[in-house]
Amino acid sequence: MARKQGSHAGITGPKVQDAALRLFAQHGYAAVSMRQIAAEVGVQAGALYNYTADKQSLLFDLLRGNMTELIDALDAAALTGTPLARLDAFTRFHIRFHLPRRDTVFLSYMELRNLTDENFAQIAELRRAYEDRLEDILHDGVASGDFTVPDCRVATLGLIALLTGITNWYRPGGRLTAAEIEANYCTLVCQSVGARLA
Amino acid sequence: MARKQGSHAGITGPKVQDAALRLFAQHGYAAVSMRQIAAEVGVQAGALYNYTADKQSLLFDLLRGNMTELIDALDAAALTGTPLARLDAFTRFHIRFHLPRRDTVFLSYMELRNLTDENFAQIAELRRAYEDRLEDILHDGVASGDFTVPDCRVATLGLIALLTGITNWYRPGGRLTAAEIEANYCTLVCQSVGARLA
DNA sequence: GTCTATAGGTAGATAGAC
DNA sequence: GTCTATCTACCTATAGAC
Repeated sequence: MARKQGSHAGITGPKVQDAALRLFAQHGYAAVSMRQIAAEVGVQAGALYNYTADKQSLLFDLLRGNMTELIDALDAAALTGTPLARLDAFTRFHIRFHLPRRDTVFLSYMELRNLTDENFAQIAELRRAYEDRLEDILHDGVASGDFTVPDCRVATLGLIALLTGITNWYRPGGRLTAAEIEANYCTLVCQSVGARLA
Repeated sequence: MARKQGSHAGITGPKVQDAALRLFAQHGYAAVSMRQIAAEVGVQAGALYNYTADKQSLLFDLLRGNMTELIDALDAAALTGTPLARLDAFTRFHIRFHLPRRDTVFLSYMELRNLTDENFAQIAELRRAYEDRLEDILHDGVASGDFTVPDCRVATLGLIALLTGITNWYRPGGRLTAAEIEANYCTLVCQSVGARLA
């Protein structure tokens, strides 16, 4: 079946998202022009507006997509067992989700400033929902006497910062494999909440 | 002694730095124009170039000043005692230094991308020097049997991310005082390296 | 759906008067 | 040291041809 001349729907769209993600992560949202994104995709700047209302939507859609994907994947993992087992599983989940998505993670933590107030509020709500999953694990561990944590909210924010920081220095092919890094961080995390290691 | 008309050397200079810091931290380096900085200072854009060679130097000087100040302050603190005592002191030092400088810290971690290659290399070297101070403490603790850490380098990067993350959510007048936060993080940090708490 | 062209505005940086 | 004025370049977004 013949396709309309010049029609690339379903191809150009994702390429625009990919190019925007890569360029925003590398240079920062404000430093990247629509012309640069268009050049990366291989079209002229005006053509981008067939796929996004404006530059802001491009950023917002990337961040929202990342957060909903993250939360859906965590809920699908359905962590069960003792608080320590769930904490260990959360740690491994977080690392496995984030390591292959370093560009997106970087964006999600660095470019919140460049969202409009309304868009920021939506992303913040999603982040809070994710954090709450971890905080629940910590609360349960404290209640059961498995964990020693002075303040679960502080520990939650601290642990997420600890884990997400990996994306700032991890490089594929570096000194440690992803599995080694994962094991290292599991030890750090479980020890940090005062859990006895198995 | 009469001052030259319109001369404000020693006043405008620091004001330019302050305004650049505040605006860069709030909106991001790339999103802030020299005209905005000038307006914040209360001069016209052209006058800024009496105090900085260009916009890049403005950013670089802020970051370099922060890093050298940080390292000098740490060395002046001259942490001594057992590895656990030194780790506790490092944690408190890091938090006390960073909490009142949230704008600068934010810049130092977010705007490295916007440095030229040469300027980036200089800042990276200073950061490495700071990290090494913590890594030495961890090495000593492992050697003495006080700490259980699988990989000191990983733990160093992790702990710095953990501690620096405070600046992302701390607000003066929030639920916890700075002293409470400090105590919370000391517990987390010391437990994370497998140290027995005093 | 993509192109060219362009509107309307702002950017960093400089020149020369005072 | 600061001002006004300006240069050159780039920006986002839109209009209309194909």
